[in-house]
Amino acid sequence: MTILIFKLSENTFIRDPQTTELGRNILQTSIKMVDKLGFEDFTFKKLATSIGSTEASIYRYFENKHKLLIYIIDWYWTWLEYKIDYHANNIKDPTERLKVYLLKLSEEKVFDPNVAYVDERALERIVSAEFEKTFLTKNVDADNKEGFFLSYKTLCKKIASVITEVNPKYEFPHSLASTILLLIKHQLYYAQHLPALSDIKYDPKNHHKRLYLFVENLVFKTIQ
Amino acid sequence: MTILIFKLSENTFIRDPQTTELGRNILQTSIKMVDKLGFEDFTFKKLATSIGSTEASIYRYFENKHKLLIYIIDWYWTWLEYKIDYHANNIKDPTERLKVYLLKLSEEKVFDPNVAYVDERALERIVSAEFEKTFLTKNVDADNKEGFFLSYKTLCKKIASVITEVNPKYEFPHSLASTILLLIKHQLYYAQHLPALSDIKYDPKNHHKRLYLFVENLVFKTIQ
DNA sequence: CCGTTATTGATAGTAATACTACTATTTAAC
DNA sequence: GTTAAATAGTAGTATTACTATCAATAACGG
Repeated sequence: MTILIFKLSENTFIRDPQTTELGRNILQTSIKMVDKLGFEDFTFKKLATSIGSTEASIYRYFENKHKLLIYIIDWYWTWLEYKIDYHANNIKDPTERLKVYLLKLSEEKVFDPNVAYVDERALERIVSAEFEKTFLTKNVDADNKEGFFLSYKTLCKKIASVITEVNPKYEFPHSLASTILLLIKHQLYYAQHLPALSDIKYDPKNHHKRLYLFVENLVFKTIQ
Repeated sequence: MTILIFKLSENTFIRDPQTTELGRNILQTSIKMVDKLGFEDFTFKKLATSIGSTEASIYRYFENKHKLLIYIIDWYWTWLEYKIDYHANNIKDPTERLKVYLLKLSEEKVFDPNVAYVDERALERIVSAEFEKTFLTKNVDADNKEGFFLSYKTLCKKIASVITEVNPKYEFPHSLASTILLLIKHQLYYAQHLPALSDIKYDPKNHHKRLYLFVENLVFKTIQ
């Protein structure tokens, strides 16, 4: 069995939570709690109580809850890129590779036993509902300089470069890549909560497939 | 001179701020402040101090700052739909109408003297940076039932229905419409703060035009 | 096995936030 | 002109988001 440990941006944490018992506990429990309560109602106090520790101890790992959110979402994008690379590994044809990318991006995530302390399905819901809060702040520019969004930007660039391979003349590969990354999260959220904004009906058995159809059609027609 | 007063969702406010001096002052100043401080750092206390009133007085108009944000963003979408209708008024050909819609959505907003107490350019920045925070909460379902997102959904449906007119066989008109509405806000935000995610370079004189090219191409190729 | 250091836990305290309840003042209605 | 309703202003509370201090324990090297 492989154990996955990702090297994430150094500046989001004070002490690397992947390396200690308490750290992994913080990660595991905060994912559960943010998923359940939403980021606004999630507090370090509640987290501390839930894992039988104290606020002060958690502050030794993360400066504040915003950086904890950035950390776990950074983890998600890093993990997703790893997954995508893994599956598109031997595919030479750029059109086929792009299709695999889109499939992996839009498919349902399942529990990965390689990282026992992370519930990928909860994490996926967190990314859907909270990702944009990480950069829609007055601190974007500083946070960006610190490298907090690097994994997301790397993923975006990877998709953009395959788009360019498929059609070198297409003018907006990065814009299209960032659009589909967000679109995927949003359409799933809409399906469940704001169905008027989507043609993808909430139906855990089929909506990932339908989402894929929407995205595949949109991307390939656009870059043609 | 026409004076525009929009009828917005009744449940977002306690007392209609459009009808009183203090109310309009709250609107005008909160738009300025949210734009400047960001929604997180904006408080009723600061707002009250700035307009020489008290927290309690503001609480008589809005239950909390979240509902104030919903209100001003609701105002924006209502205003935008009015603008779009105004300009697409006599256009019968659906392709041409859709083009006018996209143009109006992506163009630069300017100060509208019809509503002297609203700074549309600040409001536009607020929508770019804060809109998603209105529905990415654990209260979505309740807020949606209360009709808080009606103006946005109406606009989305209007765009979706022209898309269907252009190509009745296209399967995802609502998903496409909601995608482009968000995309427009995001690409402008990226251009300024996260340029790696976009091919639209920050340049107030030209980026709206380039944004329009990206969207027009994406929409018409997709629905073809 | 002892002493040093790192890690965690417990307790307390502060400033700011998000309200709520109550009192004072103005306005408007009959 | 008195009474009732609307509005403004004052004061207070619970919670949040930290910070600081010190004690207890585990880990580790000589």
